[in-house]
Amino acid sequence: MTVRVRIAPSPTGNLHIGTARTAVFNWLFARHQGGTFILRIEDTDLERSRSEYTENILEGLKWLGLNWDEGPFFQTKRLDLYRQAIQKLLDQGLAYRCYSTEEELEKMREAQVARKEAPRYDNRHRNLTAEQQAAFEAEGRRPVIRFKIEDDREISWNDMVRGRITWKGSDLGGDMVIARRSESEDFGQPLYNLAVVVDDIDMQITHVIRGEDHIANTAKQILLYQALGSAVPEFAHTPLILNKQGQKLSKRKGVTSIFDFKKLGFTPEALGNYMTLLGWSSPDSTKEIFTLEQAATEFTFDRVNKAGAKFDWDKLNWINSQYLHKLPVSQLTDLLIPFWQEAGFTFDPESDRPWLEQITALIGPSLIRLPVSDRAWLDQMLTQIPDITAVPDPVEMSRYFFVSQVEFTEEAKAQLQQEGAKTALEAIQNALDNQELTAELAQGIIKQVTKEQNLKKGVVMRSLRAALTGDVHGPDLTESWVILHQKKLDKARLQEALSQAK
RNA sequence: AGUCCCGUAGGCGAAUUGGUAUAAGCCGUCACCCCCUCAAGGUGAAGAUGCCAGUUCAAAUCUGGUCGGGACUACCA
Repeated sequence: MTVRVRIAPSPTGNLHIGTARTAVFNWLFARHQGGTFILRIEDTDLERSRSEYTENILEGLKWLGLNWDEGPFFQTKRLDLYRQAIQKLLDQGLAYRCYSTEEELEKMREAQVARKEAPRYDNRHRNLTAEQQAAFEAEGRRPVIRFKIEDDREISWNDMVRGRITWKGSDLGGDMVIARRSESEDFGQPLYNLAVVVDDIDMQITHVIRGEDHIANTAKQILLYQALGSAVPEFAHTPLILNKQGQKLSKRKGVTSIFDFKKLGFTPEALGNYMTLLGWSSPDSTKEIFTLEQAATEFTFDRVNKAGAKFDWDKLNWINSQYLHKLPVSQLTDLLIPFWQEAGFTFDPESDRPWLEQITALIGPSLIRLPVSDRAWLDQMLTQIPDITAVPDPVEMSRYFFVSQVEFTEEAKAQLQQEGAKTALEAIQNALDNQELTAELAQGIIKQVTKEQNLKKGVVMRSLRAALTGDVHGPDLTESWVILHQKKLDKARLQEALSQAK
């Protein structure tokens, strides 16, 4: 039997990191098994579903490289299917009409909680007579459809990550609503548990892989599979991604939307890698950097951890840096060019290409994340979620190559006032001719100036750095100088610095 | 309140399924090296089986209890 799995997000928000991780596990399992990965949009909640969220989810999955084989299917286009299933359950006496109002149910729950009981529906309308029903209808009440759950039923399945899980019918909260109320029709929109089961049956899903938060739903759904006369699929309940406090990652707090990770400068490869690592380990557990394709070759559920995993920004940063460091210079340059353009730097992507690649080669090995376009947004994120941490921004790191004139930081100004700074810069200026500058030549000049002027090498280097870059920190100085020299920027900067130096 | 799930260093996680004297590896932290600087990189250090019983020649691994954490208990998904 071919493996068929699905990811079934609901378009009530942007693609969430938790949903994405579930998608990753489904995708990995499908690819490992040579199976089919299906995308289904669960949009039966008309009030909260929005088409822009659907768009966001689709784009997010694509960005992560989680290509699907079938779909997207939309539940709102499959309403007939659910209607038939609900009617069938009604006809078989496995479901019934419940006329309780929301206020009545609310009151009932309050009373239960006050009595320190677990809140549950008390099945009060399970055995309504025709007269009682007629009376409620006459009042103008419209029913929901409830599926009967016998208290003494025992539900049990062999979970692919957790082993045997057993549930009692009495702990499922009473007979469950499977269809909403409708003013105009016999019954309204189907509810999650019903629609999921009908779809999973119809789409011949063999393995249901989803978050641990669905365990209780699984018990209810198994009952529905049986009521509808279908085989029950395999289930795998994956551990949740937790926040720093150890709670389920909320959709409302913090960075959880996939495109926020993109905006923060993470690559899809790094994010996919990290999400895989959150709960799964390779048979060679020392291997932590891998593509989704590589992970798929060895992905099995017996290597999925049971305990929830806290999201660790530091580790994600590190993984992202590994990807950026390994990226060939030419590819990294491709990634950086749009950001340089966006920053307003003037250059010709074509003719300046070799020059740009030198800059990339210089800063590439120390990058953690790609640049962030929206600085204000970043600053806001950094204050909201301190764990994200500020990392060196590639655009800022390379700014001094692109601007015609650098602005001196306070530290750089101070350096130019240092004893020997002026002497060093003058000597360097005199040593510069119009020839091409190589790293060797640059080092030679520095060495020569150090010796002839009887200065410390540190003074010469620091002063030169301040003069050329306007800062006292930054990438390798001789390389920077060489690159600046190619654009003839070094002489003017030395001149400008000398006017400020003591 | 009930039910279910989970518990290996600060975080992620491995341990050939009960068996090797020091319980892997990675992130983070700290130190050192490199170095004009900041990163990156290299080397090294500190740090853990929640607790209590039991079974056994032997327990991170099995059992019971206990403590702690989480999820769920919708006319949301």
